[in-house]
Amino acid sequence: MFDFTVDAIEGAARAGTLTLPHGDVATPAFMPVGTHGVVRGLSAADVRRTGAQIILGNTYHLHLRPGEETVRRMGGLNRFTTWERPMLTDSGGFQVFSLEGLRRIGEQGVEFQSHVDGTLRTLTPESVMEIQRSLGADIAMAFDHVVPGQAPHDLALEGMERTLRWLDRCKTRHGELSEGATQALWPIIQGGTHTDLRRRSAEGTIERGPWTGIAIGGLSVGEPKPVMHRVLEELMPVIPADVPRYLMGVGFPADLLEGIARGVDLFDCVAATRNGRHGTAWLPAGRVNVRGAALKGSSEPLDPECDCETCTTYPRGYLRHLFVVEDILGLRLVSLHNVRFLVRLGEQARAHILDGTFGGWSRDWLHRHYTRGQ
RNA sequence: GGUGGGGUGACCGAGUGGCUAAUGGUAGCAGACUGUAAAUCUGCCGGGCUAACGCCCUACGUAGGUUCGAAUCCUACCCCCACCA
Repeated sequence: MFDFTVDAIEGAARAGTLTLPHGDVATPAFMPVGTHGVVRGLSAADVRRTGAQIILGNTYHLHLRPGEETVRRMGGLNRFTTWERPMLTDSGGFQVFSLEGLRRIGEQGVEFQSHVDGTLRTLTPESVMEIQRSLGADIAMAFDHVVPGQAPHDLALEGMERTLRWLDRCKTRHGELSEGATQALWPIIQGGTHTDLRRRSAEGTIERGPWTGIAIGGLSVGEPKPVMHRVLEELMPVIPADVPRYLMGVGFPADLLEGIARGVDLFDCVAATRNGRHGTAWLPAGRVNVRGAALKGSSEPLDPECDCETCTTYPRGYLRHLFVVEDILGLRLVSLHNVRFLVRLGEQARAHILDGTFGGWSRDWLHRHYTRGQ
């Protein structure tokens, strides 16, 4: 039911096949984020057409609305969303970080003041497993304690050790719930930007295994890019090669290639859809502000190299017009393009790894992207 | 013809002697966004010079006037609106 095979390796980069209850995922792969059970602005059919193989949902958000029981009664997250392919639910650990000010962390768990209606909600490693069991995604994530990228050693240590203690509790509860059920639990490595903490987190995580996948969390949360790269480089040799590695919350197009080059297999990020809604489109040569005056009256496609509905159908001048008049179609079309852009980047990287041409290709790609042909 | 109200920066609209190059809003322009409290947020927005502090010019219907000082007060004129003839 859960399997990962490495199909090809080039340097640290890998191409693999992840088998999950709802289907296979060819890696490297970008996973669009559908926090509330929807990849914002896109229909399930839209997402399917981007080539996405697996999408996310979020424990915290779906717990608040509509509630995991409602989802369970409707047949689980796949039925609920009509997305009958692999899914992964994030644990709400990131909300411990992003909802700072609305939550209080204790050893037992985290008290959240709901951002929706202000009611007090408590998430514990156990309840997070129960919620995710009800949601029923292929992969459930462990409940972790994320600290900011600039977190000093003592704070990062606290978050890292707590994440390991919580992992034990997640594993226990997940084991109790999983009789006859098909859902994997994936752990998350923390430790901030500190080499020793990251190593201890990775080792502690691995010895609690075996796992069918291991995530790296707490990156792209304010630390400089070279630091993220360094952490990845330090971490990869420690993580078993036969397990898919998931870099959580990353990223922008260049981050995908930088991550793939260092051995990452899976990514997720909200930027594709958020930037899409905010009018920033990713292009091979940098990016473009779709609202910008430069696009006015342009008959060119958004990205001539892209095969998505947006780029093969609509001229730039029309896309800009949609943003100017604030029609929701503009949000959808640019989100669609950005998601396709990242999914395709994963596909291209995979093809080049299989060919043994990833190194040169990604170097050229990054050069072009950073120097902006626009 | 009479009476009353009104003419402010691209637009709407505050201001009714100095703190006013002039509140707000809209439009316009630029930027940010990384396991989604985000169809959001931030900055600029009369012209010129400056890296910046800042300096100069032009501006509140038009033309005069009062005053140390006017978008704000006075006079005339032009235009718009309402009502009455």
